Amino acid sequence: MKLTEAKQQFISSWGAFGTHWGINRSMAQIHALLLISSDPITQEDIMEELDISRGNTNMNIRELINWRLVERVLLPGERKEYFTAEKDIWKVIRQIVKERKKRELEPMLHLLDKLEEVEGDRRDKNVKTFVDTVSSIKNLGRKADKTLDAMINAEENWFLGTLMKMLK
Amino acid sequence: MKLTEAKQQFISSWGAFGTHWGINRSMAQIHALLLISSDPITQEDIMEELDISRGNTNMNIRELINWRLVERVLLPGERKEYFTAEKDIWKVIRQIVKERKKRELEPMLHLLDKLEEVEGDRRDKNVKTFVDTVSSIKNLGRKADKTLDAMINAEENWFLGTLMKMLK
DNA sequence: ATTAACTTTCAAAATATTTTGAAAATTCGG
DNA sequence: CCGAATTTTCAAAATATTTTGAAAGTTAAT
Repeated sequence: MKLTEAKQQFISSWGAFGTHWGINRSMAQIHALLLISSDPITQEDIMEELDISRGNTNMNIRELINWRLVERVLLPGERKEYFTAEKDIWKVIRQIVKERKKRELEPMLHLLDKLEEVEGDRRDKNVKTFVDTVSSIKNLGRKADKTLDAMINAEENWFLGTLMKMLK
Repeated sequence: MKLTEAKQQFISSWGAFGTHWGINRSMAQIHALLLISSDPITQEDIMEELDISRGNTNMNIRELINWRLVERVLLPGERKEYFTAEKDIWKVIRQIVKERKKRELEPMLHLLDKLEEVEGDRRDKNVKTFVDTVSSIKNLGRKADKTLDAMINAEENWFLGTLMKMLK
């Protein structure tokens, strides 16, 4: 397979992959393109390569910057902005985990705390099932939260190495 | 907070949560409702409680059954089908992980295997960046795959217990 | 075999999300 | 400050996804 075709396949399936995880296609594709670009590229380059509009490109680049997966780069003597993506995949994953944890897991845990305190007699089967379900989700969520914290602060080799040994 | 309100909040935020992870709202809400229902309920019950149509309810119940998160239950002497959800959250998570791994991670790893074999001189910066990126994603993906395999086969206490100890 | 209860299907409608592109805003060299 | 280059905004359009509901299909009791 030629590089051009391989790149296209990578971008296209990274895009499809993203859509299964609540990330829009353009954003995932822009990220994919930046991941496999050896040097910083401009918004124009992205628009052309992916055949998407200026507005779309701009909006999703900014979103990727919000997620701290992409950085603006100013090249000396150039007026245009260039963009580059973090290439260390472990860092990329940690960053995504960190953001999603903050945006989704933590608010969910707070909500579950509140819901657990529902009024009513726990001998009532309906109350009991509700509280039991909420509690068990919360407990698992708490453990996941701690594990993810450890992961966010860990080096890949330490974290995955220890994990792999433990699982042997 | 009253049980009724608490249930509604749970269902609604479980639905919103799902949409961030590529799961449609009705499916997530039906799952939430079943999780907090002490006894099996019918399609009619679900339609009424969530105020969604017959077709939508039916389609999403079947999808939940495909994911093995929900089971049909036949009550003796009853014509109607009843539905119930697995309540053990660790089992639920394992099942979701198992399915998504099969549907998404494994195909991605196969694709990356192919893409890694791209033609071209690795001294070419573009080829090098591409192959390096693809390889590092693949390697991390492989480790994740193994970890998830272990998780799928593990008991909650063993898996999370060991993990928590390791992370101390 | 009939029929009423129940389940499934799926084309069309509704809704939600993404994308476009032209206009406005900003930036920077001269 | 001017004006060209560049970036950002956002309402409207396009697209994608979800939902509806009526009709078709299935089931099981009699």
